Parts: sequence; C-alpha cells; structure tokens
Amino acid sequence: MQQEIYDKKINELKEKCKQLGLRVTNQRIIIYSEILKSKEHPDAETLFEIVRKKAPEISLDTVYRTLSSLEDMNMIFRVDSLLPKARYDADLSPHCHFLCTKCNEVYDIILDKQVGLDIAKKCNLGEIQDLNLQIRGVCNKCLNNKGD
Amino acid sequence: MQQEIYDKKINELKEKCKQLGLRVTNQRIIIYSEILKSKEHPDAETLFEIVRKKAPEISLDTVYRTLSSLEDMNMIFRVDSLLPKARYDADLSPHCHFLCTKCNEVYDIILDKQVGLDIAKKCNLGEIQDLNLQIRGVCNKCLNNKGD
DNA sequence: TCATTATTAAGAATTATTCTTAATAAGGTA
DNA sequence: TACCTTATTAAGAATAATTCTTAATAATGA
Repeated sequence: MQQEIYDKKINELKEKCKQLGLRVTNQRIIIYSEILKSKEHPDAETLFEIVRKKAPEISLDTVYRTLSSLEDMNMIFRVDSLLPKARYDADLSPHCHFLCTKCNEVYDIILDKQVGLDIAKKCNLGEIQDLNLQIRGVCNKCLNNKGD
Repeated sequence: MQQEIYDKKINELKEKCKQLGLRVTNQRIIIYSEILKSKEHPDAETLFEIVRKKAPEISLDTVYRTLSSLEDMNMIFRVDSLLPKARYDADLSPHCHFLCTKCNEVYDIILDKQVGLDIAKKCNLGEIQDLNLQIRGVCNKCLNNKGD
C-alpha cells in the first residue's frame, strides 16, 4: 500500500474519531493500521498476534472492542466467512469474496458495482448498507494439490 | 410446501444417506423435515425447540451434528448471517439474502442465476460450489417503525 | 435373530467473544 | 502547564455457541 494512501486513511480514522467524540488512542491507530496493511482478512486472534509485537501490552479484548468500533465507524468490513472466526477487511469498495472450503482461504474478487445496486433496486429492499457476494468452492491451489 | 415435493426431498435424503453409508435415523429425518418446512432460516437452538416437541428425547448436540452432516451431504445451506448464530436453509437454489441489521431478520431474494455464474466464469475461480449474495441493510419494516 | 458399528443422549469441555472492574490516559479547560 | 472528566484500557472472569467424550442405543447387513 502506498504511503500516501495509508496516511490518508489514518487521517480519515482520526477525523472520524473526532467527529464522533471518540478518542484517538494508540491502540485504535495500531489495530486499524495493521488491518489496512494486511491482505489476509485477519481474524481477531491473528491481529492480536501481529499487533502485540508493536505494542506488547495490548489485550485481546481491546482488539475485539476496537474491531467492533471500527466496524461501527464504517472503517472496516466484517467478512462473512462461514468460518468460526470473524474476519475483517479495510477495503470497503464493493467487492466479492471467494471462500475456499478446503483451505479456508478468503480471496478478493473485483465486483462490478452495478451488479449489486441493480438487484437492490429491483427488489425494493429498504435501506442498503453494503453488498457482499460470496462464492464458496475449492480454489485453484487446492484443486492442484489433490495429491497431498 | 406441497406434500409431493416434501416427500421427494425426504426420499432424496434417504437415498443420499444410503449412497454415503450413513444411517437413516429418525433424528436425521425429523431435523431435515423441519428445516424443509421452515421459512425462517432457523438456527440450531430454534430448530432444537421445534424438533423436541415431536421427539422430546432429542439432544441439542444431535441437532448440531445433524446440521453439520446435512451440510456435508449438500442437503442444506448455511446462511452466512454475520450474526452470532449460524442459520440454515433447505432451499439450495441460488438465491440471495437480505440481512436486516436492526431486527436481524433474514429475507430471501430471488437471484438471477446468471449473475453469479457470470462472475464466477470471468474470475477463473476454481470449482464453484455455491453462490450467495448478501445484502446488509435496514428492512422496510424497521424503517417504518422509526417511532419505537 | 444376531453382530457390527454408526449414531445418539447427556453433560463436560472448548472456543470465540463479551463483560466487569479498577487503573490509565485523551482531550478539554483553567 | 496542570488538572479534570470520562472514554478507553488491561486483566481476567463470564458467557454463548459449538464440539467433544463416553457409554448406551439402534440401523443395517449377514
């Protein structure tokens, strides 16, 4: 991720905190920053392991609390992964996830924005907050590793 | 649900069990039958309450175990609900769920089959098992109940 | 009818997540 | 800058959903 974009995002977080009367704490910045940099759709536990290297005093509960507040602030998206742990993504552009049922990997797929909006319009659904097309299957990597 | 379709589905379950060397137990039949009849996308606990009226000796664990095996057999679909509890659907046709973030209701939406397949084809995704477009938002019912 | 073994009930155990409490620190104000 | 208010935190207990363990039961094949 480009430094420029990264800085812009971090500033956006700070601004949103101020607007909402939330405090700009180190924990919030560090946790958000790691989700931002990660391409792995990390879960809370994984994030905790990453984050504690930089801030060893941080607690797992803070990670959970922060994830929840970042989600409320609309700074991150909870990937509905069908796996036991919730996983998060800081990329809010409408996109689609491919979930491999063998290796549990979550792949991003670029989604034509219009696809979802068209459906929403057609169906008279109420107020749309976000769209998430999920495709479950077996990824190419696992298909090729049949001989394991 | 028409009796005819219902019977056909139950037979399909029995057949699949036999094919896979699984036993046709009352518990499996009763649990599947209730998901089949329900339009509520019930979770394990709810299903347990429904099912124990007909089979009081049934255990919650059996419900969980049976849901899991029905999912493996591809007889039911786990709705990825972003809610703390997993919810299930016996309707396997590609469709889409609208999740109300206020009342936690799950609405079915008819999905143009081609929409998902097109995306899958375009993206060279591996082996597709199922598609699920999720839309999160606030349903019309909740929008109208603003004055609560 | 009998033997084999998958499935079950019961409840203990586990895992992800949330809550409780006292301490800490962010941001406003004097 | 120092101080005050109160949101946030760390720590670990508590909770909720799900899974595991064990002995008993029952479905299927011989």
